[in-house]
Amino acid sequence: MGFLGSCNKERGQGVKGPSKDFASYILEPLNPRILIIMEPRIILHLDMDAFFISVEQRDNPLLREKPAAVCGSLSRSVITSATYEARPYGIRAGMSTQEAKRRCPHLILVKGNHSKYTETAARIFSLLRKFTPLVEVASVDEAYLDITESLLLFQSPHHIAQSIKNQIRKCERLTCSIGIAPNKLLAKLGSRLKKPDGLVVIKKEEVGELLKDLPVSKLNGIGPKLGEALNSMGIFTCGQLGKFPVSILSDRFGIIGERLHEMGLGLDDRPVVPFDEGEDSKSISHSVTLEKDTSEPNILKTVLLQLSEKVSRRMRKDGFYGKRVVVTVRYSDFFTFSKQKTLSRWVNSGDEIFKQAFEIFEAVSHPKPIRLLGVGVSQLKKEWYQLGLFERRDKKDSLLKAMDRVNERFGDWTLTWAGLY
DNA sequence: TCTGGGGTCCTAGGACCC
DNA sequence: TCTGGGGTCCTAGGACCC
Repeated sequence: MGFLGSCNKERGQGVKGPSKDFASYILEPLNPRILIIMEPRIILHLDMDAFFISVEQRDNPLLREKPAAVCGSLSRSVITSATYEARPYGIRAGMSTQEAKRRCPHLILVKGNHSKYTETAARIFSLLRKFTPLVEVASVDEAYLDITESLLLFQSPHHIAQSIKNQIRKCERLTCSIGIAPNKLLAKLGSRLKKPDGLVVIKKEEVGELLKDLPVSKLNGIGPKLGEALNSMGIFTCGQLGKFPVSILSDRFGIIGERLHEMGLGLDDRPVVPFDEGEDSKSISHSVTLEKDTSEPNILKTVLLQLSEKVSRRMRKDGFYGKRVVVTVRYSDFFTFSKQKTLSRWVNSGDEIFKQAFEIFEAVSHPKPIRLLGVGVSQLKKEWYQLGLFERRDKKDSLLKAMDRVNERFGDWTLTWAGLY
């Protein structure tokens, strides 16, 4: 979840979850920020070190102490995680596997096994809940913990962090880096400062000195474009950003101008939102880069069908219906666009999603061979949501669930909709 | 030799309704 | 005959994150 992206929504809703005690209900309508100001928090950010490849190294001794990396597929793919031994060669996440091989010919590539990483992550996250119920899962390999209240039970923030590290090392044979600070922005920054196996505590009184010469691009939420824009205004460090007039930042960046200013000062009032209080997904999508660029209609149609099936299966598994179908197309020259369509009814079956996706796809004439196709559904509602008064879905739903069971057991595409093969 | 896949949020313009 | 402004939904595209 991006910092800039999420701040508005969360601030707009005031203090969520963890801080919703009696007092907050009374104070919230007056000013949602009052509580935040009253509350010196201690936030811990945990980031697994080179997570995917570390899991692979743990399970395969042949990979240990060697330059190795996890990638999506062995051809046309990118590195998703590289060992610290591979990094001196300049190998980083996001780099194409071919470029990585060029830089380090003896690099060992491992095809990623996502379910293994999710299962490992789930065990780690449940371990974290022993320290506080306020655990926010930020991605598959990182989490925020609000340990403010936990200090009544544990000696110090440092002590909590060390216990977490010890337990993860003992139970999972993996290392992580931890940052502890008064807010999420700084905790996240801290966890990055001494990777791997780091532990950094940032005290309130140290923030100014730390940020003074820190490049703005080091902050979570300032990517290449924003960084460049800030640099062009003569703002290179967080210290400069914090001192820069807010009015100019707001004129230039609109709604995020004020947030940028706060980030420069190391301020951040986003709450830690525990998993079970988090919001539902807003979209579900799948995309695939084809083995070879192609304009062959039958291949493209089949891929769209498979992607639609995959999306619909996830939707049913998570209990969603959706109203908007999105198709993404990337041509051989990397030009990428998406087209969407909002439906008048809720859907979650592969054939319905495919029908819409194919219509969207066919409405455009494609001038170049296609490299990537994606299908997504957004405007999601949970299954129990009103589906329309007179819709009779029972029969179709049970058929779909039966198909899902078969596919789960025997592998993808054992059962799918007829008509294309 | 190129450049994955899954998400979130924001903006801007147009349609439509009141 | 000439005319405003607010609200909401839809679509496309961009930035950012891991």
